[in-house]
Amino acid sequence: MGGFAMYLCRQKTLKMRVISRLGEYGLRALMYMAAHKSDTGYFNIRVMSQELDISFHFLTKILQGLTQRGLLQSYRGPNGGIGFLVPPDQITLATVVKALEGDDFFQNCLLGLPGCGERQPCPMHVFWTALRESLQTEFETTTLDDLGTQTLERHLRLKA
Amino acid sequence: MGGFAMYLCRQKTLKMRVISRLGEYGLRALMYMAAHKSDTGYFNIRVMSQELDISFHFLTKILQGLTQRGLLQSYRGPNGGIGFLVPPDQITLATVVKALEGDDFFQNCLLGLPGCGERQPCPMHVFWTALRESLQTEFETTTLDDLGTQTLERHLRLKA
DNA sequence: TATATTTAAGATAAAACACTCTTAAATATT
DNA sequence: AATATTTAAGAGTGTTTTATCTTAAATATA
Ligand code: FES
Ligand code: FES
Repeated sequence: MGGFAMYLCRQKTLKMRVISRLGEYGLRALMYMAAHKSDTGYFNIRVMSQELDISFHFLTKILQGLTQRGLLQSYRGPNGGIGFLVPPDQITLATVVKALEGDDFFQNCLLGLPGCGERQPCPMHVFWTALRESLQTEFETTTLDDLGTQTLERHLRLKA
Repeated sequence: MGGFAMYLCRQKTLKMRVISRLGEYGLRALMYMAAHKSDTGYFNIRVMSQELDISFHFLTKILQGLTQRGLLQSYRGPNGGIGFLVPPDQITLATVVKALEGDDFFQNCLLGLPGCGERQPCPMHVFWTALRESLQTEFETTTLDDLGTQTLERHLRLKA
């Protein structure tokens, strides 16, 4: 495991979990798939689970979910696997995250109060919604394909 | 329960949980205390738990933690309660959140990968750290006392 | 057809998180 | 001193999240 896949190994504990494991694993797997082109168009889930150090069955379930939502397609049997149904340059991070975490992902109050934006806003509302919209915009304008190249550009810019 | 306390009732489900229940309840309780001055300097936890619709024992435990960390002081017995040890205009949101969620609260990778900022950054790193720093800066420069007035100002600005 | 491979689906288990309960300690009031 | 009130502390319970296990279905190969 090297190069782009280096981004994709596991940790034990974490704080400020903006994205759940579902979202993390799903995103990492899709990033992996977008970065590693496949001859057949299909990726073996077990291999991926080993490369990414994610539980095979758990990853299977997550990808299964993305298949059911029409982002991926699967093929059973030898040399089967999972592949993009929608091409990765047309899948935004927002689409992935909403598919895995729920459509209301970008609508929550920082303090966990109900009806953010509908009822009277909490004291953090103005600040939080601005930040949240930045996050949402970035997620909506970044595709899976973008990630590798964007990162490369940023690295260059950082080192310059 | 009205006015400022209106911000402070409970919901059932939530997504994108930036702050855990611990942090949410702790922040809401401290916001309540900062907004409602007390004659004795102490607030009854049971009353607070009812006003905020938070489990009494759970809230007790959370405030207990903040007492142990030197932010609050408690007084047992009749007319006892919990009060600020550090005045609320000197307690930043960052202090509260770090006390409740851990000191590494503002240091986590968006994708949950280990060693954000130490190892080679993940594809979201540059974008995420910028956003995360905004959040951190806001939390570090906003005190509990600020919240009420800031909110008021913002409401006025919004309606103007 | 028989066998191996691979994902699908559902049940089960473990871990983390969010409470809840009980008892103890401190304080005030009587 | 006795009693009521209030927080402290720790054990216990329930729920959600995360992970695992088992069996089924689909496909390829021999
Ligand atoms: S109501 Fe809290 S962030 Fe919108
Ligand atoms: S390494 Fe992922 S956000 Fe820093």
